[in-house]
Amino acid sequence: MKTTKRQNKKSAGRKIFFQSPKGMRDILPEDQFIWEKIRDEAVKIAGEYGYLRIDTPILESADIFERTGEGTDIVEKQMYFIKDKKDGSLVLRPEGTAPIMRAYIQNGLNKIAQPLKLFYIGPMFRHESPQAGRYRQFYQAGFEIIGADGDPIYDAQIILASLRLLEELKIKNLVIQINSIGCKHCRLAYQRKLQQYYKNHQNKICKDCRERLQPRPLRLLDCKDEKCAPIKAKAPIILDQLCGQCKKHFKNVLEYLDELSLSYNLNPHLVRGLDYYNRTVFEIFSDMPQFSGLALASGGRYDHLSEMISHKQICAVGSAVGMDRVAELLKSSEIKHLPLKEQKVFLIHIGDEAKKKGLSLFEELRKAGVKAVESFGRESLKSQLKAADKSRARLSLILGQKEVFEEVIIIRDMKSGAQETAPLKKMVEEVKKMMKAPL
RNA sequence: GUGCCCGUAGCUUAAUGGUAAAGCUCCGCUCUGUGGCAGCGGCAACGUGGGUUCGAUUCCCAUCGGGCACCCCA
Repeated sequence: MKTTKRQNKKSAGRKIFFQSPKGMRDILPEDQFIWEKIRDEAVKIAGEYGYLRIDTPILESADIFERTGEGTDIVEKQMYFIKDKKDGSLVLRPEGTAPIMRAYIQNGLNKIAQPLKLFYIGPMFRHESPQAGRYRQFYQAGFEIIGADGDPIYDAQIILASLRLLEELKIKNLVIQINSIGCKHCRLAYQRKLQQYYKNHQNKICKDCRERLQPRPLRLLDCKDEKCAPIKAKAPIILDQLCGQCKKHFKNVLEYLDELSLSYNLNPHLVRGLDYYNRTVFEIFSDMPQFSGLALASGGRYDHLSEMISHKQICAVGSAVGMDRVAELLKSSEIKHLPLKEQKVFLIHIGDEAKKKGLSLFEELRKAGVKAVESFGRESLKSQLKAADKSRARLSLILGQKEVFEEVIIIRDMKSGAQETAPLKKMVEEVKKMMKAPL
């Protein structure tokens, strides 16, 4: 009885059989303008600052990430492995930097003018628990500067590019958080010092911190447990432990930021998820409430990543902007600013002859570079005008039996309702003229 | 991966142990050559599976999906 009912229901209704995979979503037509805007702006900024576009495959050898991200959650827990015929271990790329370094080395990009500034944009994949602003497939736009002997001026340029991109997208109240995590040597010395300090306070910190103390002491600086806060506040900070060269490097980075009049917060607790970073690390936040504590962009220097891929040491610095988060922030404000009318025409027909003629008029408009939309499937003038209104077209071109016969067309301004009749031969000319008038 | 909360038309939200109501959207009509307004009508939902029950959208379990916190991070 029960099953019969269920079966009926199922066959009667238009039931959905599938949904998008967890943490992956559709970007619908209505949101595309926001994504286009972000992409366009990223391309523009990249062009202005001299970054060259590079696209790398979405799949890479697992090895690349396993070597460069050893010990991090991103590669140890969150990679999507792909079954291919040989069962080689390919993965969906979880981040963009290592593949770019791979491409740089593989294609001998060190043989063209250095340093090389590269720009990329595309999806990344991480198998983690989704949350607002955190997806399993997410999009990054990134900038990298490779091959410049670690000059700190490039750290500043990288931060500049990411910041300007966010600014150009009108994201308010941007804050740069910056820190230096030193080089292998001073970081190690600092870690020891930190471990020593925490050991003396072991009974006052949370369980997680006690467990992390040995394997990843820098993580303790990230801890959000209230219990740890007072201990954390008095913990030694890495800036005091930097070696002479790292200190100088960081000082220079800050001086360059000052020169650019970029304000920043020194955040001694800032550490990064990927272990290939050294010296400068930074994150950019907006104080907009949607994603408190989620960075819109982040990056840093990675002078030793190349050694994990080849034998060469190549200095580099880079950053990535989280496009999904930016899109989310933009969405509410952008929608308000949508224009009431767009620069396009709506083609309206009355009767079969006009409908037929409309098809070629549409072509004529397209060839002339006039954006045209239509609703050929509707027949009544009324419903077509209604559709024109909804499409937010600025002009409607009305073609009836009479007009076809007389070889003219009615051009209607959808805002004022004013109409004029123009010879078909002059249609494009007239339309262009009317579009030029201020809205 | 762990814990907590949530899942009703395309969207936002109601009600109910006896299969569901409304607003917006969409489609149509009023209005067969003139849109935006109004009136009328229509399409359309209990995430999925199982259990308890005469009967489950409602209670229970599982699962999938979403949100939050942790973890981690763009």
